[in-house]
Amino acid sequence: MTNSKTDSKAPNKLPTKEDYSEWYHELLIQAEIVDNRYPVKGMCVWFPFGFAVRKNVYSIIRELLDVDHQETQFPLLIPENEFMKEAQHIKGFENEVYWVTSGGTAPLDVKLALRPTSETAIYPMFKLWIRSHADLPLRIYQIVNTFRYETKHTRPLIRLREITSFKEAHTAHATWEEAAEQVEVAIERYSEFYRRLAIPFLVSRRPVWDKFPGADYTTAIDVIMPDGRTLQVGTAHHLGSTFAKTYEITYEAEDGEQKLISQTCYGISERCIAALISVHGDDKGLVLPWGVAPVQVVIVPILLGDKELVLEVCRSLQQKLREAGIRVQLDTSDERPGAKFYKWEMKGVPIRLEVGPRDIQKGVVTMARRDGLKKAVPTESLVEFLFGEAGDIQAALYSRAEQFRDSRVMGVSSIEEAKAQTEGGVALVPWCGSEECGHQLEDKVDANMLGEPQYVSFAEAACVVCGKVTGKRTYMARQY
RNA sequence: GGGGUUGUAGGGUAGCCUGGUCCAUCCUACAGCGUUCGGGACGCUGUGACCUGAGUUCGAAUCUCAGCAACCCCA
Repeated sequence: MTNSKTDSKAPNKLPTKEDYSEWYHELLIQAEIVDNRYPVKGMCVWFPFGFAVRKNVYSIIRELLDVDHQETQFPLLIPENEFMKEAQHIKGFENEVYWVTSGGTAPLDVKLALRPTSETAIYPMFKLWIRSHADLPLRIYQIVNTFRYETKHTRPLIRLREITSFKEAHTAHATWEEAAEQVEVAIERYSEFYRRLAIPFLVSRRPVWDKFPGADYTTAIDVIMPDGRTLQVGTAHHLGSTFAKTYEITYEAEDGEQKLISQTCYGISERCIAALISVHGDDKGLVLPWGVAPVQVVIVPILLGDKELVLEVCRSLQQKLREAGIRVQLDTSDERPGAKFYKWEMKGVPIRLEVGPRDIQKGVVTMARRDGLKKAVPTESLVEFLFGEAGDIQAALYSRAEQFRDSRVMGVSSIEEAKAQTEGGVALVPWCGSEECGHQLEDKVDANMLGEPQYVSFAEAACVVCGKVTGKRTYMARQY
């Protein structure tokens, strides 16, 4: 049992998660998340199963935002003149923009950009929509595809030329302070979102040289991947009045004066799915939280003895669970039970039920959790039992992931230590906050600065570059 | 941004160095039939591939160049 690929007993064996990169690519295919074989660089196809995961994950975002945001949709194409208005913003994106330059055989008078993000599509409309203080605050979001001509190496779900699932929210406020509060709200919603996915994360304020082009500041959420590198999976930007000035978005205040609005925007992309898969998955395949699993329970009939009876019991069980609102699948395919076990483990199904003659005789079903626990459960109380297990599974997933994250973040007090720590994790580094020291840090440690941790405070320590005493820290890591 | 490796059935591979023996090997997958079924079943029969383009040559999966694509490493 050395080489997985040629072992006929294990046709679908994954590489070990230790070899994270290989494991990840192979898992995407075998668990049918996305198919990277589409013949355009950086563009993937969602398998129906992967799309079902995506749908469940994004319904959580919708649920969290719909409280006080309105979902909307703006066009994919942005005219060059609007796109080019905001100089800082353009500078951040100009090398990554796809342009539509002709319609049929005729060249276009005004080139059209494929949105790399939608500020320049949305804000000209905000100018029309916002007239008075009564129109504020305005909070909208859309879930759309965006295009970036990435020159770096593309990776499925992580670095794409077509981001298929960009959830971007845009808000407008009367004052800078209100917008700042909105950034906090955004981070809180995103935090809740990742808690629901049982994914622990880090929140930090990005250094000024790494903020969103055109923003006053950027707060970001990062997840530590299995190899210790971090993945940015959410950002919230305070845009101040930069775009308001450029697009002349003003409102009439109560005193009759025309004032510039303050804005925020915040986004999450399918990178959240990459994090979900990478954080929880194991050597057997996907491990999905109950809430987002397309199949929450799979029933595997053990066809021995009176086969019709077994199937009959399975069908009525399926019906019962379905009525209880559980996403259940009865696997009647012509494979042996063992093969089905492996298959559904690969797909991350949280709970498997085995029903055979022995179980039927005893009035039980055999329950096996994706995380290993296996026991017989009386059929009578099955539904309540399953909901109880669902909660346990969620808690177990989170605590395991939390342990991993905590084991990969460590405080350091020198550049050498930071360098060693960022080989396989995140370093928490004393940093005076100056830009000069920051750049030196990144150079010398050979890793990126994520920024200042939020919502925590630290003891005084010496900046590892200049030695100045400071209460500030920055996370450093190698980033995806 | 720089460097490297690689493209042969749905997936993984042999063949490539040294051109002809290749209407291309093996495993897996898939389809049909039968026997099976408490942790990856078996038999029989069948399906399916040399990335694209140009070049060298009597002859290209094999050599050369370009394109497209994928992966890895470094900044």
